[in-house]
Amino acid sequence: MNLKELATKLGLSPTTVSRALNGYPEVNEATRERVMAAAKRHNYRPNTRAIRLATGRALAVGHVIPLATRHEIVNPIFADFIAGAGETYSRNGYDMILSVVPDESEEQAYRDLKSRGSADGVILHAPRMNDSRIPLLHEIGIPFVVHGRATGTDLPYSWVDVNNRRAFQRATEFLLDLGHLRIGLVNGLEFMDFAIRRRTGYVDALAARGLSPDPALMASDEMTEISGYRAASAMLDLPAPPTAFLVASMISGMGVRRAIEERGLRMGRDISVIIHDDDLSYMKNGDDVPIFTATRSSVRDAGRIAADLLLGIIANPGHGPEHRLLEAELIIGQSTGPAPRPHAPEKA
Amino acid sequence: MNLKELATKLGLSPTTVSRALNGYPEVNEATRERVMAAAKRHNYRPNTRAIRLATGRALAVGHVIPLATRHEIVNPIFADFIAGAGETYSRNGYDMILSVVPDESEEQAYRDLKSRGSADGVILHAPRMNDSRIPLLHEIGIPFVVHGRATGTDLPYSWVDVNNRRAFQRATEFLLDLGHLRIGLVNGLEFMDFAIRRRTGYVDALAARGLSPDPALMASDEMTEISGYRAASAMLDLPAPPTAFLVASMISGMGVRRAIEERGLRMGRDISVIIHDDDLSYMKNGDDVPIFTATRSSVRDAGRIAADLLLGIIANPGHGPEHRLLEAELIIGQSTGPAPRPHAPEKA
DNA sequence: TGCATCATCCAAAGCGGTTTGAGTGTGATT
DNA sequence: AATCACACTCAAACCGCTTTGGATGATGCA
Repeated sequence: MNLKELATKLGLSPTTVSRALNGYPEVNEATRERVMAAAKRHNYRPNTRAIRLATGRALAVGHVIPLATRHEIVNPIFADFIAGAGETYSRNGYDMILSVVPDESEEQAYRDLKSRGSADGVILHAPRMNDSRIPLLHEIGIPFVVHGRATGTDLPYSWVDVNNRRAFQRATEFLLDLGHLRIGLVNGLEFMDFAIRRRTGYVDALAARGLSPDPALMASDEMTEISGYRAASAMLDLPAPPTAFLVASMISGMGVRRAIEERGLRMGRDISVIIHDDDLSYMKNGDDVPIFTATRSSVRDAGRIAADLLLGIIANPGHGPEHRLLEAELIIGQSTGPAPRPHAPEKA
Repeated sequence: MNLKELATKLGLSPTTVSRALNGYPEVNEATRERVMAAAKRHNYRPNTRAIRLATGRALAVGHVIPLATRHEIVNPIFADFIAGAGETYSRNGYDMILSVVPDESEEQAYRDLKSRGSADGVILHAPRMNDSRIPLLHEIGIPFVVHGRATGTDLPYSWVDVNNRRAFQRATEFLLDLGHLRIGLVNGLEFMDFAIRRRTGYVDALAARGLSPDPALMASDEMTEISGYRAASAMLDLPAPPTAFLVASMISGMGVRRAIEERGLRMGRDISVIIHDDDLSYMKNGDDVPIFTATRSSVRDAGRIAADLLLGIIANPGHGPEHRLLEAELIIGQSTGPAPRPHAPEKA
């Protein structure tokens, strides 16, 4: 059932039927209702392909996922972000198209999205420092929103980000207030923008108390269980081990916990741990009482917001870049406690 | 730059240019090369929207993701599956479109995909017993491939699945061979087809040794860290606790390990654990030596295969349903060992 | 030489919608 | 009664490509 058939059945022209269905004013209300009813009765759905061609809009948003040798993007955080963004898209009649491409053809993927007209805009994931994709998207001339920020770029762009610096600064202060002086940082890869900001927050908080960061207490790697385990193990085996850890994700946090418990120590009593919690749907940080003390910010919400921004920009290309800085909450769980009393040299 | 402009520039008709670019035989080789060169020079990309309308094909595959109150699908397994399928799609010039919809409009989402013509086929995720979506997709008349199977449906359909029964049967036998007699099953939700098959494998292996399953040693829940922890904790606190666990996923496995270590026991020595490992890119089960003994099957490969099957069916609608049953490998890690000797009653 | 064959190329008709530019009939205005 | 604005409706062009059904000239063969 297409428009023409429906029009014939109604004894109207396609023009009128199209206008009636799309809410244009120059159609008699009685006619409109008749058309609407017939459309529903015959279960008419306009063909998306035709609409796209006729209107010159793709009605779709692209997400490009490079498949690197190091699979950083296809990760749990990504899945939840997508879920959030997807909600917004389908509510607004947009499709979400995912392009999974080999690392080296990422640039071409963006160009194709534009020149072949299959997306009206894109979301840029996992920005790095001086990310070359931002100038690229500017050059291509396609609306985009960045999930995160890219230090080093002077071009304007829209973004949604968590205040990573502040979150890690607060977490560090919290640990310092508990008396912890040696705090291990188990960070993400530090060519990623968010990881740099987190480290900055950590370093700043230390500096504010007159402490200088110990390179031996700062690790940076992918956020996997294994790498969390390794980083924490190495630090715990130092002559002067940390009494607390600041960890970039829930998953690395599990590795850190394993390293702690493997040494017969107890998390929350002997060693404190704060993680960053993206509030993933299938990786809840406890139900009632959080297991980990955490800086929490829902990445799914970030997805929703990023999608909203992007659709806004697509509908209204004139608008200048927009930003949303989300604050993470610091939630207190069972993994933190006062620093253990230092072994005072026993005096006779 | 569109086809007409390019044709004008070449002094040819759009027909000929189109044919030259698409490799049709009725075009002079010299002309074809001239056209190809010009297309490259002017960086011409045919407009996808027009191709789709003209050919009546969507050149896209849909994945519908219901956003339930219980977010089962937006999970790490899904992300890796998508990555695998996405590779295949982009290699073949297809788009992947993700529809994230509220639980209750899942059916409508499939209908729309078909009637609005935005996908040539779909992949069905996370099938349950007697899954109603299979008859639905048959009725709609859209090609589809199921990731998994749906016990209880007598309609024919194409699928890709891991031999879950055999995998868990072998894992159980392996534990039995090590002398374990009480084996806890920490399963996924048992309205999911894969979970039922896994339990069957477990029960069958026990039965083959004349053992009958103890309901207190069988848990079924979402595959999260917490639920793994809870299930294992409960079982370990039984008067007759298990000496081994069979666990549905890496993530639940971490919870199980936590429960074990929290009780001062050591995984691999005091308690054996076998997990099912989907070989997720960011959740590696150890690099050199696997942490967990596991039944392993790459869900990313499954995604590739499912996509291949689907594109085949789309290109060749006549073909009957196709199946791929993947065998999981049993890999030996550090989490299993012989059952501890039972405390023999001490005789004087 | 005459005619069928073949290799090339093109005009035009779709695909299924949207949108422009007119054309009606009606009631109000003067 | 003539004029005009207004409310509706429609025919046709258009979006950018594919594909059908010729057309043209060169070639092959008798």
